Amino acid sequence: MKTTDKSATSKEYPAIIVTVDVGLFTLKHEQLHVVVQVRDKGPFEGMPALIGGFFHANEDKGGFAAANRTLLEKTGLVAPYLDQLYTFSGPDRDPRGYSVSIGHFALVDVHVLERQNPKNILMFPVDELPQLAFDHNLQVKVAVDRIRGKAGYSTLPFYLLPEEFTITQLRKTYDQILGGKPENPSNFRRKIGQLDVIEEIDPPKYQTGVQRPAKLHRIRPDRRLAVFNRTI
Amino acid sequence: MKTTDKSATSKEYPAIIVTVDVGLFTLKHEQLHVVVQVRDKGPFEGMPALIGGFFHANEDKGGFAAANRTLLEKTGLVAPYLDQLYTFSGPDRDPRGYSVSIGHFALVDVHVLERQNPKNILMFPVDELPQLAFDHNLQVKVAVDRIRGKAGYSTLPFYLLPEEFTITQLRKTYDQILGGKPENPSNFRRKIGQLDVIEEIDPPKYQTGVQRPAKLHRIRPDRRLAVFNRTI
DNA sequence: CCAATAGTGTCTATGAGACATTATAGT
DNA sequence: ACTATAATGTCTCATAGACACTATTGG
Repeated sequence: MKTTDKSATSKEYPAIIVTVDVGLFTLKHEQLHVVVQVRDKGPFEGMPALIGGFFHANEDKGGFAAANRTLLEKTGLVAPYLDQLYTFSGPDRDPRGYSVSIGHFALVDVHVLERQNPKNILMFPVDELPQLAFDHNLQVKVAVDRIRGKAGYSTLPFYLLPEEFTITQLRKTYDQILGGKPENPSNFRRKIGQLDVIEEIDPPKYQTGVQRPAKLHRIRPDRRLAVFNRTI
Repeated sequence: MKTTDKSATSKEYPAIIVTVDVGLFTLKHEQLHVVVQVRDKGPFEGMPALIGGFFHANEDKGGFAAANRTLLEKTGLVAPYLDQLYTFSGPDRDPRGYSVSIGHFALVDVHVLERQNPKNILMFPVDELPQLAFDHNLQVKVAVDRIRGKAGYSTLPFYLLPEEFTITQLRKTYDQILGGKPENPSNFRRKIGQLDVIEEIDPPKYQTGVQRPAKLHRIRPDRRLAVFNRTI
């Protein structure tokens, strides 16, 4: 019961490094990819790492703000979906000393990413990762599990698509993230309709091709973060 | 791109206080309760708070170890279920300065808690909370949402029960956490059987009363952290 | 025998999966 | 007309919910 020191900056315990990491994910060539940057200095110089940096206690309102700022500074992007993942900590994950990193994950449409075209980024399929700095291979693993797990009962896959999409695109996105047997197109339409999460663009817009034009849809604004009781 | 300082302990950014908090929950009088301790010093002295303390960078192997150590030191308990909840951070949540707290939640059988009978603890129903120190009212809210959400498709409610329990006790525990309409006893038996998570005590044991004796069950060791595809 | 709860069996309505059919563009 | 995919409709089987029924103890 002696743990109520007056100050955390006392010399009783070693100082702790506090950082924030963001695993940025996108869907490219029908595969989930993670965005990394090659480190240009510090520990693990020359090695790819997730997007991350120090907490700025003087300017960040909190962890979410720190993650958004870091992502913006390093890629120029504001991710439509960004959430806290897990906080990783320990004496060995950073050679500079004991560290705590608030891990996040973010999703972005691959077209938005390619239009922004941030400097120095690389993209790897999540199951063909090279060795990453710090504990970032572990962070990717945890993030992918979370994404796969949550995709089945939430609107999370929508954030890997453009704002306007066809139902077929949406179905394929769910299929690619969830793996397993592809969903029957007819049944997918019925289910997504029951869930009441999408609406037709008004006035109607169509995506044409060598087929019957597909009506474009968007997510219903009030259902952007919907979580379902049942699985897709 | 200037965030790759050589040292986190440089004077460029204010130092950050790192703590760990544990919301300890139990089921008492058919209501979910949270355990708090009245603070005997420091900020918010005299106010009830979740179980928490500073990270000990010299001894804790990581956040999970820090949470377990804090819980053990302050209550003498080793919780059968303890998981990371969310990391709360910001300039105002602790009057001592900018702080990051790795929030956890733990579940324990009320009988184990009462047998241990830790000093200085209080228990409140989660919907009749007094004002707590720091952002602990928020932490309880987040934890309760998580518990309610996850209970429906996991074995989480088992950790609020003794090691050996009747199916009726298990059903009532799920009912109490999930709220809503109580589950039909017959249907609950069928579902819990399909999920393959419990087994009869061997040799059979019974809980007697003014009724037909109820067979005692336990969770299957290999299914302790099972997550289901569907809802109970 | 009665009260009380444990535990089993059965009917039905809902809804998911499988699959057939129709619609509408480009070539 | 043909191809390709969008979009709708229908059949069937599995299962969740409702509820009736039987079992076994203490009093």
